[in-house]
Amino acid sequence: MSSHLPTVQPGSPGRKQVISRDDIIQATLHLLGPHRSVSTLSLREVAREAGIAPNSFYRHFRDLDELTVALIDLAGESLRQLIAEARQRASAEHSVVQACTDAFMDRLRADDPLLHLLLREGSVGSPAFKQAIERQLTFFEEQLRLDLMHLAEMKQTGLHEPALTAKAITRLVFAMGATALDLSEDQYAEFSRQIVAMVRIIISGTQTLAHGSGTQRAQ
Amino acid sequence: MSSHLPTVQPGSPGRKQVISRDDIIQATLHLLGPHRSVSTLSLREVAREAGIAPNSFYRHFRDLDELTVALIDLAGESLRQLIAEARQRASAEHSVVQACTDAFMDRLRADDPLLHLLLREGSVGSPAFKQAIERQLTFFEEQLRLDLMHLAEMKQTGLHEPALTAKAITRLVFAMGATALDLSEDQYAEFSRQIVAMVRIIISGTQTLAHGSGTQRAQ
DNA sequence: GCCAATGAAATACATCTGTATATACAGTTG
DNA sequence: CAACTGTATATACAGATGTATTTCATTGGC
Repeated sequence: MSSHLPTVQPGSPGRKQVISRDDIIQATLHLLGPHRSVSTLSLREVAREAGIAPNSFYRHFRDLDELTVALIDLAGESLRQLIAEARQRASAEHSVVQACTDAFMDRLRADDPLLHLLLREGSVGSPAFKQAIERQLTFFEEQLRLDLMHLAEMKQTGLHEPALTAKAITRLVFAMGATALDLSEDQYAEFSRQIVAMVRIIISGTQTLAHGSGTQRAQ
Repeated sequence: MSSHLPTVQPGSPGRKQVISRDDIIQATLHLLGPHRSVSTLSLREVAREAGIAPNSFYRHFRDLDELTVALIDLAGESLRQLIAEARQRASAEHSVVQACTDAFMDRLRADDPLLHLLLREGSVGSPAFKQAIERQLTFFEEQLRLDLMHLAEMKQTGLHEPALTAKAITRLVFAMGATALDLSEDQYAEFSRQIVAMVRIIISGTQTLAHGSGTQRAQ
């Protein structure tokens, strides 16, 4: 495949060579491809890629787990920024849902290892790791909940259980995204359409239910 | 902890000891707890648990991958049967959605390793493994699609994109189920409620959209 | 200009992994 | 009974893994 060369070239043996936490993170990302999951990484392998001795790893992270948690936080941050930008770009012609989905799918196609990490490894790994992912997911849920309430107010529609609706959308999109990682190039468009349609169904449902059982404008 | 004893007691050394494919599967399930994922299993460990020599494993499976695919098929079969029973039990008092969700959550609480496997390991592992899970998921989607169409006909409501709706519900429930595996005992009831509510939102949305997209705006 | 602190490297060890090879036993067939 | 076949075993090997210990080069302070 791409490169079996270490990300960082080794210096002369015994020589000092300062490596930062971030260098290790970069090396790890370089190791994680679309078909390589973080759970199969070994400390030695990461160290090899970063061009340091296995033991030097400990100077920066307590263990692999701490590394992966750092990666998750990075991934969440990065994706949240992406979505924030997309939301701002959304105009009258492109709905927010469409704009965000497009941005999401675009990054998916780009095979960003950070996104892979966030989408597909939510259920395996150490408790700390799973907790880190869960935390990022609730960030998205909370953000989306605010958006939904804002939208509902603007359009004067009701909103049935905003928090639950946000959770449903978030979990569904992430689950769909996880399966989209294995898609071939010409399936992306259809897949993107499906996600948008699903989200629209949920939004439509939450509005309909709000009208039936007493409108809950604010929660 | 539970047991470090092998599932199968070893016979006298050198003696023959006939082991079936299913014995190995059972031993593997015994190994997989709520906090042990299939991707961390080794051939030797499975063999040890099954009480056979490492090499004997090859007589029954080509590699670990073949074992895990067999497990997935088993899990899908088992869950489908569970849901089928729940659906039949559903009466006027208990809706189909409620009945199926209850059955699903009950098995979740029982820590059935097969269910864990199906829910949480969908995105890591070999292509064959992921494909096996995907296959099981589409079984559920297809079944659900038929149910939805049946329901729509009975209640004389429309149905917007039945296949897509079925897919959304399936993926969402599975994703939610995967996170539910780490729940504490007293959170199950609330979680179950959330799942039912989410499914209701989706069904409501699909019906609303079928009625000619009018209800989206406020009236 | 020396000396202690720092960060990395080298070596080493016990353990685990998948698998190759050769061997012993049971059951079937003749 | 003898030969064959299928199944399980024992032994062995090369490599990987996490980490403890020791050594070494560089740097900053005096």
